Amino acid sequence: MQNRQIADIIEEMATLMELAGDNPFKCRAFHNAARLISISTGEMSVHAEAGTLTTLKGIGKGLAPIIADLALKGTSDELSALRRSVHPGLLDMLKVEGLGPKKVRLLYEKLGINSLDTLRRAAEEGKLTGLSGFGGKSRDNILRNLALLDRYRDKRLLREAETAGESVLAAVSSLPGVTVCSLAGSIRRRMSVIGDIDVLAAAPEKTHAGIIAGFGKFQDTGRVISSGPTKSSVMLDAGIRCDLRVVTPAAYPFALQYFTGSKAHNTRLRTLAKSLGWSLNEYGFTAIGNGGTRRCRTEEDLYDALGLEYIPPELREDTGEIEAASEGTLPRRIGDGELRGTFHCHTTWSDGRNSVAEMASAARELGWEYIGIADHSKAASYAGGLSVKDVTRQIAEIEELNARMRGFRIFAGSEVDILPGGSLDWDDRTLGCFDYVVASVHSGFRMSEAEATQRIIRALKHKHVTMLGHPTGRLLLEREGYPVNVKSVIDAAADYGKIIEINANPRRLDLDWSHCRYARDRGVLISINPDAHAVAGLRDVRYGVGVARKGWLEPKDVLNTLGLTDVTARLSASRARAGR
DNA sequence: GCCGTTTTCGGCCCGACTGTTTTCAGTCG
Repeated sequence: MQNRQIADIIEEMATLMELAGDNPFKCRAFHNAARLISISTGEMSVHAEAGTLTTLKGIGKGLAPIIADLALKGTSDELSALRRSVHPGLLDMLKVEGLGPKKVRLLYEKLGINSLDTLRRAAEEGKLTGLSGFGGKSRDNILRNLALLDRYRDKRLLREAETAGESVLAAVSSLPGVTVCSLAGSIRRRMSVIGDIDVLAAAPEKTHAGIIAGFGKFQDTGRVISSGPTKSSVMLDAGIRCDLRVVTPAAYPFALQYFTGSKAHNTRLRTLAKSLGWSLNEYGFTAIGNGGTRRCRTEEDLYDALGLEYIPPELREDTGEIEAASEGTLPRRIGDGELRGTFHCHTTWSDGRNSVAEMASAARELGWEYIGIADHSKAASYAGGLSVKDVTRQIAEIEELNARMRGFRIFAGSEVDILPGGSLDWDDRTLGCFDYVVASVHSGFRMSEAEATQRIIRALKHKHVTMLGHPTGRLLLEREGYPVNVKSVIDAAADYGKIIEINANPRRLDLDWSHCRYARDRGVLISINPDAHAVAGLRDVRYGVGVARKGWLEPKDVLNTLGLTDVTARLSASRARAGR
């Protein structure tokens, strides 16, 4: 069993234990282990076979045999026992906002409620009232949140959440008293999908009530979920939840750090603070013992006070950033303007909406030195894949455009389909015509993991392939992608000296940030590609830069931080190796 | 269940908000 599945099961066990009323610290240990496994770069099965599971921090003698069973046998007696002892419908009930394990358990034990349907019926029939802890408001909330669950179940893509968040931010910044405000939470950490929008504002205390009231009256606000003196949650008309928190200007850096998270990062930070004699919360440092305080003007000051280098928001996932910050070995962050060009763009030759010339011109306006055009190959008929004749004509067009430009170059590439067996959709002669080749899977998704992985590895081995496009084929919040073993693919790319793209389209973000470090450690070069189908899509590279930063990549790990001269040399060298 | 330079017991991050059990437990982030 793979890490992702193991992590899901350990997480399920933690939740089941909560529902069973187990020791909360034991439950937390399981939650922590699930998170640890999900972000681990080493396969649990390898650790299990080597007997080294307990060398992983957070896994001890209790969890190790369970993980080993899951990794090697795919089952676990403890899991089976838990599943038998807790009604499976209770897991669904936890999704209702306001219901946690204690209340779900009470509903089950006292009223036999074990599903969303029976919960809805019981609430409608007034059967909840009288149960300890449940009054009239609880009933109304449960009914409303059950309805919300149906309507707003899905998370949102980063781009969509960020757009909505920025519009709220602009409105908040105009409220009387607000001195500074920011998006926080998972948007600021550049997560791929977003559950809710966190907005933080600093303002003098006497203006807080007015700000909270104003927030509830915004044009985009659909419904106020909860509202107190300093905190308010609303459901935006766009169907995404938005939380506003208002603090005093003195508390702002602490609150910004706190509400950016992640939860795991913050927990570690507080533990570190405690070891230094400070209690840390969203308002400041308090000296343990004498109650003294310590001011910070910025987040940088806060990290400095803990003896840490400033940790950028994208890295705050408790994946080693705190240790690196204390040793001064955090990765050098890729700057916003550090890309000098990009690859994998489409034009009207296949399914793009702009011509080669228009795409090139837009790239120049972004200050880039080059753009790589990679339209679809012939098998991608649904996407207007080119014929061999089209290829010749398109390359001629690109050469003509290049002849007219100074200080900018269009690279003639192709996004060639990786066919089901792993062969490529162009013959070698055609492949040899391009400056570079992106190989991608676009069809035949119903494969086993072994088949999908071998298919891609075989394509990577092909001498004419320069880079791999969208490695897993996932569409965030839409489809899973093919079941590829990403680590094996990265290993193959390392062996064959091939590049892997971070597809920066906000629906893809594929390679995922969690795999970037492994690629970097294996020496695999990454290309941040927008997969742009129109000029506006070129700007999507910023989402790819977010993925790269979040994945600990540095400028030297990314192909398109190279200037035109270096990139040309690099592509020429790989062409020469392929005998082109 | 995990951890440990105070290491095999005792602690494990911390606060806001809600609703209801009129002083606080549960939930959420």
